[in-house]
Amino acid sequence: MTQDVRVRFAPSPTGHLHIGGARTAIYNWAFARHHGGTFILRIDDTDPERSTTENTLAILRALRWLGLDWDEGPEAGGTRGPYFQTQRSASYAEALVTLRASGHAYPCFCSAEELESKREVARVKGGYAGYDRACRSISVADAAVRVEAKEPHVWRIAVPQDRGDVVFHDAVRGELSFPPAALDDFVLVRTDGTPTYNYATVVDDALMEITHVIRGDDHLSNTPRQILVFEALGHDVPTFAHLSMILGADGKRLSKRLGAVSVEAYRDDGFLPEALLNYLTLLGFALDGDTTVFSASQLIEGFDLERVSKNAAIFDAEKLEWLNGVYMRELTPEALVDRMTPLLIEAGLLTSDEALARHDWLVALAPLVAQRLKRMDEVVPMVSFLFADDVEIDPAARDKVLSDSHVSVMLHATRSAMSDVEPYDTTSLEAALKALPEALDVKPKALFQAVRVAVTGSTVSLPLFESLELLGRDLSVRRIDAAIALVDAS
RNA sequence: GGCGCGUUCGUCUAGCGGCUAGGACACCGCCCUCUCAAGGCGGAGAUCACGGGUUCGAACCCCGUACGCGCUACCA
Repeated sequence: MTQDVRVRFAPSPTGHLHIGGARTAIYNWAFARHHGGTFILRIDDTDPERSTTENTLAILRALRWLGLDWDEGPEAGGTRGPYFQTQRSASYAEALVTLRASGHAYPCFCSAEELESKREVARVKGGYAGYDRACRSISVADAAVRVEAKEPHVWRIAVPQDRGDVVFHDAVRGELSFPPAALDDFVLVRTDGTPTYNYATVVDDALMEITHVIRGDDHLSNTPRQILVFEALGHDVPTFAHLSMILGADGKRLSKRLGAVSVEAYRDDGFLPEALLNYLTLLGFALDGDTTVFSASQLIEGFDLERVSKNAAIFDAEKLEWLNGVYMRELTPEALVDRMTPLLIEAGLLTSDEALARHDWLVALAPLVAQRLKRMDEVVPMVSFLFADDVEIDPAARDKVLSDSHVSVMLHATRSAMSDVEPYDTTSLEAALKALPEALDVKPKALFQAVRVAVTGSTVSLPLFESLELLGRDLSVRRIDAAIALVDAS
């Protein structure tokens, strides 16, 4: 099996890549890579109303961003294409000819209204068991004549009457069994000639020689139907693995109301792909009892469908943020600079020329930022005080810290220390300023907070001495002066 | 209604007949400390949904019940 594993991820381009879909893709990918197999991307675009090229492109982009690469599919080619269902009608038609010839499919002339009312009646009596197979008793010859005469019809599968329970081993859930009573002669091809999902999927999976179907468990109940189609086609039945749902914080289906649901939204919110991949994987899989943070290669190494959990998982945005912070801190300063520079430029704090010129300065800033970052979008507010000539002092901070009667004295002392210190760097600054509280007989915290508010505008900021160095002597002194003026005026 | 799946700390999970039920996030406390973080240490938090069995012994095996979810379409 290790040799020729072929799996596929088959999204519908009716929207962007969902968190749930992304996890399904990750598991398929990890499984293929673990076994040295082939990961196929197929676009199930049979719904013409809702499928768009934009969505398809967005899905490809999101998959790539996550670091998932496919061996066959759009933009990758492959020998089992095409990889868009809308381009595979010939295959579905051909398979139908085979099924017709072997007696595994028959035309049904019942109208939708007819079926609907039959269903109602049966349901009221309790125990609706599906289509009553009325058209199955029409002779092959009669049926052929009516089809030839263009009488509207669908094609249904002829489920073998003597078929026992449909039993299969799900790689995640184990032995599963479905009584044949629940399986009616469902529709394969619609009146307009298009294939239904359960039919198209199986024809494709068969032709693409998929060995393992790893998908959401909303398809679990479809599986026995699909197995019937595989059997009718005379094809080997692949192994199935059904993944449980990812739910929102309210325990219900993921919805936009409770936060982002698309992969690209998380990218835009400042999450790193490695972190999202790691987190999503964790929602239903564990390498072992205590590994939380792991790389894609560790995932590939240790991935095993038998370790995928059966129960639904609630998406926890806080844990994702924590994990993202972990990955942020693993970034080299240069890598973080590469990621934050565009944001600084976009915020108007820097031009791209300045970013280039001040590269070393940015590299020095990066580690300070990384340590307190959970999302990239927190960068700008954290560092903006470094980029203007003057800083706006938060009123609350002013009331709390700059109202002390000794503040003026403290700031004056700080100002002169700052003017004299050589060189103007973190180490010297720290030595010089740390001597002040004792000399002035004030609490260190009182003085440093006063300086912090004066220089950064806030009671919460990056480390003080580092900030002063990054800011430079001129701007630092200028802000101390402004604060002194403010304090003396009140 | 029928059929199927699921149920271990608030959340994600480990566990695959014998464990003081382990880890992670979040939470609380202490340490570090110029604030915030990060980091270190510690704490609280799960009668393993409930009820019956099987067994010397059950979170793990079996049967029910409850709750949740899925399918039951000429949606995917």
